[in-house]
Amino acid sequence: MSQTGAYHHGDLRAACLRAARELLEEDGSAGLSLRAVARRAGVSATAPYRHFADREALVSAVAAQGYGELAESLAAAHPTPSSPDELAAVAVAYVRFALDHPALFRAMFAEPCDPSDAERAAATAAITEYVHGIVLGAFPGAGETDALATTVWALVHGLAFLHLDGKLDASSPEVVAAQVGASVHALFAVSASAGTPRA
Amino acid sequence: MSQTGAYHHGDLRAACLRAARELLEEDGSAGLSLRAVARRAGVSATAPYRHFADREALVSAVAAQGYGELAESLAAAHPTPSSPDELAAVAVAYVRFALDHPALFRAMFAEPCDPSDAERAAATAAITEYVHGIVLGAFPGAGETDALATTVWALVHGLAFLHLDGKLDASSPEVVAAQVGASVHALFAVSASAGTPRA
DNA sequence: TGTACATCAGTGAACGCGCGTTCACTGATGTAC
DNA sequence: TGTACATCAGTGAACGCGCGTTCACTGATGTAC
Repeated sequence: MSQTGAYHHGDLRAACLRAARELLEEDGSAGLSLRAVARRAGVSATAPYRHFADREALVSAVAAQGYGELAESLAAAHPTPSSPDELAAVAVAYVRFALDHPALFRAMFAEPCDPSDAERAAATAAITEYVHGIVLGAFPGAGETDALATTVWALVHGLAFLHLDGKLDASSPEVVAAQVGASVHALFAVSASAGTPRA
Repeated sequence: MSQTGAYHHGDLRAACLRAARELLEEDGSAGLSLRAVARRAGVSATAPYRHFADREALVSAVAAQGYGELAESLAAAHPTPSSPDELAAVAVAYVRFALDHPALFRAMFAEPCDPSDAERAAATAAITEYVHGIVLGAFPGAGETDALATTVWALVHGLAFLHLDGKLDASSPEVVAAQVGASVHALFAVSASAGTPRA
């Protein structure tokens, strides 16, 4: 396989995803068109159709990739948090991911999300289970852990979006981390003082 | 002023906003174009330019209107909540608003949000102050009430978006209300059991 | 009360744009013999 | 090892579309005298 100037690209699918990510970072979701992706990948406007059924399939693939990377980021912060502090570190990573990849994060959580797209549905389910698993692992003694996990997720997700939309001070990573940490600790103050989180 | 078939519309600005709202509900943010708005208002494609500088001005006006209505919805749920239960009722109203007006809610919190748009900036500030005021009023004794207010807002905002994006069960208003109530109570369990919310 | 005129809210043709998607095609790849 | 051929990943022209925005305009309104 010749690497340079080949008629056959080699891995156009991956190149399209890469191009899509770049366009997302640069122009926001608005810039994400099949034609722009093709242009950036250095390929004719119709070439991507060999790898994606239509525009939505491309977007879904990007979103699915995003979910994977988000999970990696969370795991990197702490693979198995078992205290409010460790959980807060994971929460900070979640918000940081959103702020580092704003358009991607929006694409992941925005709009239609065709439920018939298997790859995307699987990625969504994976992140849901992952988040629930983290909280479950951190507080195995709690009764209604599922509801608690949802609460934690919602809190962190809300912080991510409010920072993203400029409703909260996101001027420095430290400020953000402090706010996220304080919020998570507020939620778990009950478990620290009363021994059992309620949800 | 003749009502029917007039050359002059009477209140085209209001009619445009109404049309925009309808398009938003029907087609999502994608359908919100100046031309579509004009079409629906029964007016030439360029008439809206008498009332809005450009497309973004229209979107900002719609968003600002949305903020106002959100504030009304919250006040209707409880004007001055002073207990976790009452606060939970307001939280449920917040999430309900998002689910009842999904595209509007997204438009309110999405994307660029030109900070130079005075009307929109004011509306944003108003909702922020309103939310903070509610929490402040509900828990005047707490020390770091500002941080707590942010935590509450983030929690509720996250619940709204997760329901909106199909990550949580939003199949019935009751299920949603139960989840929101449980989450808010989880956050305030500490104040019930220890007397002082921490944030 | 009647008229002249400035103001202003609309019109409609036109511009250039980028988009998604189709189609018939062609050049490269790799496999079977 | 060499050749014929099926496969498949690309091309490029073309379609129809709706968009934002401009421009010179025209018809209605309402005010000053």
